[in-house]
Amino acid sequence: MTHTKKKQPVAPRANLTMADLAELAGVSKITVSRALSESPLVNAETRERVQALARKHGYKLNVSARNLRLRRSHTVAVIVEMKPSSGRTMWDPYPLSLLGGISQELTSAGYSVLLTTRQGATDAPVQAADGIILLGQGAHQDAVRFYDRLGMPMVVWGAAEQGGDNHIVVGSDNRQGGISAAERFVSIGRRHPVFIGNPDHPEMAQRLFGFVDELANHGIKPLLLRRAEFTLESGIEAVRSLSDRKVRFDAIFACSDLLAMGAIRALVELGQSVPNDVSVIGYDDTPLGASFLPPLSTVRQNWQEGGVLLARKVLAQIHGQTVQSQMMATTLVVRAT
Amino acid sequence: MTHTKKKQPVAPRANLTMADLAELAGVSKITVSRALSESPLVNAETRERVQALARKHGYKLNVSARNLRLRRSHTVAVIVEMKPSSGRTMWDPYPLSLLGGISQELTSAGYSVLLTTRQGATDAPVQAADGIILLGQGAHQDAVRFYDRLGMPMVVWGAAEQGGDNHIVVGSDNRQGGISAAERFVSIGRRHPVFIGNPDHPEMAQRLFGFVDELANHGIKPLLLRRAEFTLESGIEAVRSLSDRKVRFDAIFACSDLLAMGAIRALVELGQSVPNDVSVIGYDDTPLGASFLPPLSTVRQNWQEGGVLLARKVLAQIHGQTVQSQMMATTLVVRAT
DNA sequence: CGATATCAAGATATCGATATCATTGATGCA
DNA sequence: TGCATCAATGATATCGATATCTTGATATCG
Repeated sequence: MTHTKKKQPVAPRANLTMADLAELAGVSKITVSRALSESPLVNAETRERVQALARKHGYKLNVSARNLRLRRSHTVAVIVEMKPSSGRTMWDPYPLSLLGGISQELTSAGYSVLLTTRQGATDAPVQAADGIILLGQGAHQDAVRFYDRLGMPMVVWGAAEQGGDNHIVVGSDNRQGGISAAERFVSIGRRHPVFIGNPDHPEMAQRLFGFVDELANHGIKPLLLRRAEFTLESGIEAVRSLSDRKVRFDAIFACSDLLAMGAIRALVELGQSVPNDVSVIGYDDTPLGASFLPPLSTVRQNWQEGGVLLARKVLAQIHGQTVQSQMMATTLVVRAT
Repeated sequence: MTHTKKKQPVAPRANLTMADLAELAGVSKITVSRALSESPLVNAETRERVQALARKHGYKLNVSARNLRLRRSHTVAVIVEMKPSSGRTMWDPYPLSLLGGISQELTSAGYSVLLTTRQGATDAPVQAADGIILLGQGAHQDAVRFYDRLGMPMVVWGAAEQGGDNHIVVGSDNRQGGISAAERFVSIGRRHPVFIGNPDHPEMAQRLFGFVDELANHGIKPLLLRRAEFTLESGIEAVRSLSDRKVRFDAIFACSDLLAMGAIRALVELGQSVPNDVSVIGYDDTPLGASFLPPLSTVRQNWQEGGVLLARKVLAQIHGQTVQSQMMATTLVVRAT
């Protein structure tokens, strides 16, 4: 006595193949393939018949087989690489906002998004992709180099660094953001501005440079206040430390909206008026900042658009075109602070 | 004169195969395959030699070929399906928080995450996966049915509905969340509570039911205030409408922290004291609520853990085990409101 | 009418890996 | 010595799709 049919532990659904379909339709595999891919090489009547059969039996294309034959996977790996120092959850909302645009653009181009963090032991999944989008939060040059040597099309989000052999960089124009903030402060007559942020982070460093340079044009030298965290608490604490040190200041440029809101809260506690005594500009234009009281002035980055741009650039690279790094404009949104 | 080598537009890197490696090592393909997969069937010395060669030449496994042969992709499709009504960006942070746990768990199990929205014309990419995780925001029963008939292992995030043939449901215990809020209000002597949220959304409906039922045990009937949006503005507006209608109330259970914060802001504007006149409980325990003034009481859902659970359940299904739907406990976090 | 396009479909090879069965030489044991 | 056992490796078939080259039938043209 023999087992005629083994128990199938994994996927009991018996998928039928093109060969099966071919037999059912009384044609060859290749004709089925052509019919399903709308090739003009098959008779219209045949095509209809095959397609109807495929629908009827719930035929599913075996993507692996097709990928193998075509030598491409129609997949782009999106690697979310955060600064390894912060052992916290890898999922600050920031890089995720880009994901919207990325996913939208890739999907509509017929590509899939393979989401990865670096922690994965193997790079096998990444190598299966046709290209790479690397999202990181500063200080990840080692990651860039690591993936760069895979020799795959790659686009990195961030501050414009050199841009290696295979990869290019897309990011928002942080320097311009810093300049805008400086211009605003100058135009409303502030003379003692403070910068709150973390210059070790390349993107923030750009903001700082823009800020400092523009202010220098007007003979102003801002105070740099380092903060590693971009939370509300960190902002509160930052302003308190300024107050403790009896520092005189009349403007704050913070590297995130949360930081800015924290700062404002601390200022109010200290009896300072915003924006009369101290003017505050945040960064990111989060929805929260807009409905904060008072509504927060901020530098806007368009994440959605950034994601779309990232996607377009990888796709272009995959299609063999030469593409260039690009910085996206930032906008100063002046509200009440 | 003939072209001996065509220009390769896409990927100029000539990947070498196991066959190449075999030739280099003077063994057969199979031996290479075995050596690279640490099979005990090859001599240790041979294994080392092959592996060294692979490293030296930067050999990359062709994942498509392996997937084809092994008839599995080691990939789980994560489908982010939002309520189609809201034409807004599909990327509220909510489902994305789950992504952290999902990605972490799947990656460490050697699986990849294929990220998708439904908008993609084809389901081909999804069908290439070994399983599906469906993240949605209420009112997506049609989506569930759609993917259910693919006959693949599937886990859905949300309120426990029937749970179809192939899929099970994981979510947080919204009903319990509602009960906790009710208990709290009762225990501090509130008699006129209001519920703000959207009962069309299954998860919110559960919260409402729990809330209503528990209050009923104490002879209290809450007021239901429908709000479709979960923003700060919506919360503000909700309280104003209550005030306009001269409704008497002493407690608010809001379906999101933002809603709650908006409500508090409106209450303060109206000269009401929180929590003396009106007690407020939010939902989600966002970091923002914790640092709000006054710090917000809220019902906490553990997203990270939810993601992990989702991932574990699909994997179990993929491995042929029978798994069951599960609701995760919620915690009432009592702060100042 | 014969030669040549044109159209529809099929035969075969191939993508790169792994499962299965077969082979080889060395060793153990009676 | 003879035969079973075992360790290491190889030959071959196979996963399911598509590219390339053919084939056969029909249409077109000078």
